[in-house]
Amino acid sequence: MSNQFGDRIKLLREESQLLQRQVASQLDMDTSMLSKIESGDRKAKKNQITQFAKVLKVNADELLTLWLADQLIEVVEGEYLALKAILVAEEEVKYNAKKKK
Amino acid sequence: MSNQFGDRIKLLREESQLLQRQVASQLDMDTSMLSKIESGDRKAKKNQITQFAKVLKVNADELLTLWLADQLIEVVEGEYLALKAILVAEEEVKYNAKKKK
DNA sequence: TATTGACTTGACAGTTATTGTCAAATGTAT
DNA sequence: ATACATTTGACAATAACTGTCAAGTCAATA
Repeated sequence: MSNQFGDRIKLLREESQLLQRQVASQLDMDTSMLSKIESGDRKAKKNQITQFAKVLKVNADELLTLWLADQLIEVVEGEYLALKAILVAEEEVKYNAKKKK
Repeated sequence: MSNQFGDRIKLLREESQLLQRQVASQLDMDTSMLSKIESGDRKAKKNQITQFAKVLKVNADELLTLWLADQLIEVVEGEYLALKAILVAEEEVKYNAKKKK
């Protein structure tokens, strides 16, 4: 399963030489929870993304994008129509963006 | 909210001059359920898509694509990073498709 | 304007999925 | 072996979803 968010925060944490314990405590979570988030077993709550960004000193948009992408992939994973569905969704999003203006 | 699947099956049903009651009975569901599916209030189960296709005499792939697209849109709805996330997911899907070969 | 039939809606209990937490297991370096 | 970091499995608590029922609206017709 795809886990771009988890992979990214794990890499960032390691680059910052932080222990799970240190990151977890700042986000007020158990290390076991952080471990699961890093491995993709559980997903972070949306409101934790900002905190991750702060602790790991990275742009929150980058993390949010990966977090959303993981969920998109989860929806279409294993579907042979995955790409087609994504293109349909993309059109819809573009259309809505235009309409909003 | 986006409801491409529901809109489509409703249109197909009307074009076929079928009543909700008639379609619903063939799929072994309550008309209230069908009404909600058509309006996007509830979503069809995946295994019902084939049945819809059969009753409405349309390609199942088309319906499955819309059904998946609805769920994709649900994930990114209201997110200003929606498009970016979709592009990231798209790349991932393409990459996985290539890897599989 | 009463009746009929098609469709919609709201509320509910039953079921399923997700959540955080704990304890135990595993890994890793000293 | 010890100490510390990380992972894993299981569990109860909670949240989300499901189908169904009854009551509701709506449109056409007698």
